[in-house]
Amino acid sequence: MAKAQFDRNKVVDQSIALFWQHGYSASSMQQVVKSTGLKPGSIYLAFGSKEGLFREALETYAQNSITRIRTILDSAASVGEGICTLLEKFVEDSTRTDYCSCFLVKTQLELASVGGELHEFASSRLLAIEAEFCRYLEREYDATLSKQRATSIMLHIFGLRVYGYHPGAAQRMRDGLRAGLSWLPWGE
Amino acid sequence: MAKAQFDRNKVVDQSIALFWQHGYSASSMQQVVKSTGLKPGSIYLAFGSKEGLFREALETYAQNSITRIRTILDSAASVGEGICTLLEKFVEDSTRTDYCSCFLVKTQLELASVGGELHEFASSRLLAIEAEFCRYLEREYDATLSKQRATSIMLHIFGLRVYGYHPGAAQRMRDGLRAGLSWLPWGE
DNA sequence: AATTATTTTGAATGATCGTTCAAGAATGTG
DNA sequence: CACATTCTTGAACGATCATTCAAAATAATT
Repeated sequence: MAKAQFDRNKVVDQSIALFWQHGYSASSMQQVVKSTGLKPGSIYLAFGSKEGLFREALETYAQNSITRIRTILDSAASVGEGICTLLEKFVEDSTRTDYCSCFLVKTQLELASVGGELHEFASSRLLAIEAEFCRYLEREYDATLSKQRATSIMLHIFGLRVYGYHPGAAQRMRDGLRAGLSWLPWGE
Repeated sequence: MAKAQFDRNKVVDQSIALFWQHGYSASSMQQVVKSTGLKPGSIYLAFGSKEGLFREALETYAQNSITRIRTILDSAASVGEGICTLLEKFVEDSTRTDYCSCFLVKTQLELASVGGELHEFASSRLLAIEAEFCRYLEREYDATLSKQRATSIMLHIFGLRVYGYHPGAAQRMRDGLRAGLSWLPWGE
């Protein structure tokens, strides 16, 4: 009974890069074949279909995202400072030359019209992220205010994910964040 | 010299609907043929290519968007009230069953990786919308504050365009807007 | 009515799409 | 080492993709 000879994690990571950059429709299985070096048969045996591979890529990305958020918020001196750090990281993301927004956000927009699992999954993970913020905020604020501010943060994050494509957007985004999230401890 | 027998505006409007909903890659020229009733040859004579038709659809959509914004802001009692009305309309957009975000935002995200005219056009129109807000705000605030608040508004609009896909998002978005744009005159 | 300029038609093109499958290679088990 | 099981290979499939074009139809001009 032969075991798979390729590294599944590597294949998923390469698929994340491909799908994240080009989206679902504009990524072809032949590009996957080329970028992973696997033959079609191996991919289909391991992941079932293009949708199956995309789902696994998206799930992995979502898990990484939540981990990233928790790591930053857990190591911050306060929830507010952690959120500032996180938002600044999102701003920095957009200054990379290969910036391509957020895989979950892009999937949410691209696949809304067809509905289905992938769109619902993206939606559910984004809501989970908001719930995560809310959970952290409740350490310092009451339930109502935490919920409201968590939503406000999500609106800003989504905003950054779109606004980040403008050239020279970083400084404007920082100003916009300070204007809209003035309750955060933005250091001087 | 025969004149075109179809209504160009109608064809463009139908193309806006198609491309807006499914995006560039997931829309096929065969769908355009079916939804417009035109034959391939006529479409290619009139618009040159899929990209040409998409560009004209996107340009028309962008023009309509700016007109919509100006109409609402011009007929408001104050700039602030006009912006509130506009944001509420964006919230209401998201409650439609066939909601599909903003055509410019979707194009910006989908076509960023390929670059090119279409992505740059989407980008330029979104920046033009921000400049428009800035122009209106300068009636009531100084240049610096106007710029900052225009960016903050854009971040919130982009946020709405993504957040709107969540079921039951309308009320949460309203709360989030009041939290992030507290300087606006949100009636009681 | 004849001529000219333009548009419409719709089948056809080659390319690429996601996917399959029979055959061969590789590995674990007895 | 033989057997059973699983994985890999890569050519091939039918479907669909954006696009083309020669021929027919239409409308403006003479």
